[in-house]
Amino acid sequence: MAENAKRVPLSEEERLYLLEQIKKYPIVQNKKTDVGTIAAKKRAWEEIMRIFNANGNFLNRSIVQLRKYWENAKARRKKGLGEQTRDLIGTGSGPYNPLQSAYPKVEMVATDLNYHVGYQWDGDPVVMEEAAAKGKISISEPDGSTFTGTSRLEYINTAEIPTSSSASLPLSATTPLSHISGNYPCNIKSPSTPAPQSQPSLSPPPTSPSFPPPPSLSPPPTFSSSPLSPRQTPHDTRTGVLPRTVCAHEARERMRLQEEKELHHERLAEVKLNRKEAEKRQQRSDELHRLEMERLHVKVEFETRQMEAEARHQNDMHREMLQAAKEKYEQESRHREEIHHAQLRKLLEPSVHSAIVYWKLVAAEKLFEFVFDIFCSDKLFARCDSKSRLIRRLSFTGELSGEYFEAYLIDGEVRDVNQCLTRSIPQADLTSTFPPQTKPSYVPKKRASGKHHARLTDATRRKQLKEAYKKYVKMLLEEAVLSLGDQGLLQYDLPQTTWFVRILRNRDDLRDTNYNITLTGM
DNA sequence: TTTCAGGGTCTCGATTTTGT
DNA sequence: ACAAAATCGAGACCCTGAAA
Repeated sequence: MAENAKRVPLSEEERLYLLEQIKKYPIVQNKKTDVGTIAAKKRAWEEIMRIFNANGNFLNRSIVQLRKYWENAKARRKKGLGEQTRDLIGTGSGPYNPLQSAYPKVEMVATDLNYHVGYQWDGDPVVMEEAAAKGKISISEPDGSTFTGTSRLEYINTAEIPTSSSASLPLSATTPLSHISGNYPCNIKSPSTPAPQSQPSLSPPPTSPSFPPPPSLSPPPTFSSSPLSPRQTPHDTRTGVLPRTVCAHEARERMRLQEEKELHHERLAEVKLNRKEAEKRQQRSDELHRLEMERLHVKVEFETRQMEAEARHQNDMHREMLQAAKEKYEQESRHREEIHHAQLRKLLEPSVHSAIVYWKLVAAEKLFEFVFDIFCSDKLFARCDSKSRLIRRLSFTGELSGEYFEAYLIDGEVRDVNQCLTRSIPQADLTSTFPPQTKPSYVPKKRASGKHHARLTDATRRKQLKEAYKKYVKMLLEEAVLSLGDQGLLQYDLPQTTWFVRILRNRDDLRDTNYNITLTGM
């Protein structure tokens, strides 16, 4: 309870005016506590406060004050109704006097929020398969005909496809005989009259070896069965012309055979020659193949050596790159470390005022008379000490430029740095040390109605102690800030205080701007 | 005595954690 | 992934001390 809070009761006019405004916003009567309702009620109360304070005849009131008045009014109304009920139930009392309430009736009906959530049906889903099927059907031609297999086949079958094949045609009778072999008597066979291949078989067998019958289809002119030519005379036949002709024919036949024999020998010799040449060509080809294989082998060996050399070169390059990267990384690491050390030195340099973070800690150390061990990456690099009563161990959660710290409580006295580094921080005995001044516990009292408050559990008591200690610490911080004054806050780059009717308005800002307190051990 | 305001418990909804 | 349990936050309601 704030002792310095000025209690100015609401006048009757203020009460009526406030109740009128509350009546205009039935949402404040809604008992629902969901997010939307809470926000709506908050907005309604803000509007009520704005309207109330806009009246120049009234003293400005906060939302908390207005809401508290409303709660108290409701409690009084409820209490009065209870007394009225007891009067009605009780016997021996006087006439019933209805309770004259100073409060207007308000609508207790909660706003019907059964509004329809916008739902718009966007129709049946489109069946793509059907659409695709229709698309297939639409491919049919407008006249109804389709490209069915039957139509296509009909078209193919009815087409006049010319063919060049002559297989169905009968064999031509004009095929000439390529060769006819055989020994015929010199007076019978005529080389100038070729005969079909089938003709010899059709001819009758010869009656005499020396005089075979001539072919029936093409009889030689000399043995024609026809009557004698007009130039032949029976005299010639009788005087031995025929034997001479036969002999001459035999002589010519022998010459022909001789010529054929010579030709055969020539061809045989030519074949032998060709064979030798082929053998030579084969030898040359084999030689060329061997040379080609040797060339390829040399080429493969060369390329293999080249690839190995290339691989060795690449390995060397890779090794050099790795070495260079390693050296660069080490150099950059050294550079970063130097920058870090320089930054730390700069932070620790008292003359540098740009290091707001560090100086805020210095200011906090002076403000709160605590010891601040400032850690970065688990390394202690700064300590703000002023013979303190407590140690507050701060560690950056982000970069040095960050302004967020976590504070861990260490009990009692200053401990050495090594102990802090091990993070084996003993837990604070909060129950015995804090809060030393505040009223920690809640003592149940016997109520007039005979009921008792629920007995506090251990968890509830721990929660009470925790909250009490947090308040105690915040009170210390606030007292320190207030004792410093605005000039001191300005000197240490801390936010200025703003006041309104003896109330420090930005006390929360002052607490939260620089320090986020985390308590351990509870 | 009345009224304001601090502080307690309880309830409810939302969110997070935990177990299956 | 889901459900149950735990936790958190805000408000409602109530009690009580202190000041006017």
